[in-house]
Amino acid sequence: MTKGEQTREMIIERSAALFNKKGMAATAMSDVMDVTGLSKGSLYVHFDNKDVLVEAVVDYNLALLEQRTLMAINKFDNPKDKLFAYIDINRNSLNPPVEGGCPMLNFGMEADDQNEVVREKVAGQVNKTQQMIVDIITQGIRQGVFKADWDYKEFAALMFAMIEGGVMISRTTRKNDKTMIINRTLKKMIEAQLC
Amino acid sequence: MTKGEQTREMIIERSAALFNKKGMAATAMSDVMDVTGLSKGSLYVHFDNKDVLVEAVVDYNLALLEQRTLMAINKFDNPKDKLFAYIDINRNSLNPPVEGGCPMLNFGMEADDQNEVVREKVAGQVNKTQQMIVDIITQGIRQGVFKADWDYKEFAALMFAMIEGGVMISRTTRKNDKTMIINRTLKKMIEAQLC
DNA sequence: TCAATAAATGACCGATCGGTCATATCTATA
DNA sequence: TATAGATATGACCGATCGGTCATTTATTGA
Repeated sequence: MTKGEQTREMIIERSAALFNKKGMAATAMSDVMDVTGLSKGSLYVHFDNKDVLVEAVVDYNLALLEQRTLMAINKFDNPKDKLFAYIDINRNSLNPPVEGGCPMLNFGMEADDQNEVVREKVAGQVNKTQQMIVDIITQGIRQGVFKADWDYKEFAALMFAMIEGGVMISRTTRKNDKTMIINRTLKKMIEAQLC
Repeated sequence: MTKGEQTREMIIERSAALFNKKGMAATAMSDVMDVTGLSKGSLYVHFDNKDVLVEAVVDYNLALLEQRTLMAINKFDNPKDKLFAYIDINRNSLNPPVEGGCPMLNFGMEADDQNEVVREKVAGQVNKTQQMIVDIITQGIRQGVFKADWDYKEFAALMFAMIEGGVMISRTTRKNDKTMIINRTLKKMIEAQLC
């Protein structure tokens, strides 16, 4: 990896949480200068303009969330434990898997009427995450862990919506009680499908 | 209502959708000038600064959503029909009850790390909306429409999270299929609690 | 080792940001 | 209807925005 590639990665990594917290429009290149310690000219050596940086940062945040999610899930072999692990990742809104909270929620809500490129990136991750749930369940059915007649496509959408909705509630109210209710209910729904 | 009060209301009404779509930070006072046809100086006759305008606009959007929600719900007497009406309001993400999409989601996600005043406004509405669901169900139990042992507090949190999560999915993916799944499931869960 | 190339700097650019204010115009009431 | 106070105007302000570029410094590969 050349010096330039290293610097480019460093810029993305150091500004990732910044954009996820403050938002894409509200974060200035001067903020990125502060957090990287680089001059303005140097930033523009590695990124043609702010939009390119923003898109790289969105990609990074989404990939980081996915990576940490998979890391937690793949500690387990049993499909039921995998689903429980996914639920538990989003247990504490004060300590989210990615600094600043769920990037799908943060970037998605800012981009939906404003930035088509970012909106599509988020949409891709939203679909991918639900597909991950589907894959876990289908594997569970194949292994005889879950009931064969489980409407897993329906449940994947439900589970994803409930968790994201729970994040929204806990982030705005700064309370975790509703998230705990949601998580408990989700686990009950999963246990009801065990063979 | 004096001329000044009329103008103040007009500014809020005309810029409400603007802020809900573009975001609070990304919307400039010049945008508000365009949409109202007023000069910059006139805007500052009615609002001390941008923050005051933003807070008024957030209040307006939240109140508008609540008003339209209650309007739809109060067309029905039966508690079950009221719950179904609330679900149906959020059926189509392309035609949301408030222009620009759910203001709790939009303003909440922008404010959670940035604007404590707005965050608390949204938090209040999040709690109020869940309480509205609780009230409908408790009334239904009193009337003998719903089973008395229904864990309505749990369900209110669940229902709210699922709907907001569904809005997030449909807004980012620009598809309504998951919302339809969520709504169908919610209605089934409600029907399962009918006496 | 050294020359060609890549990376970093910081002064500088025009545009736009939120906000001010002297002035002009309109409204409401005595 | 006269006039005091409310409302509206638009030029103007300093700060900050995203972005550029000539120059300097560091890296890299022959």
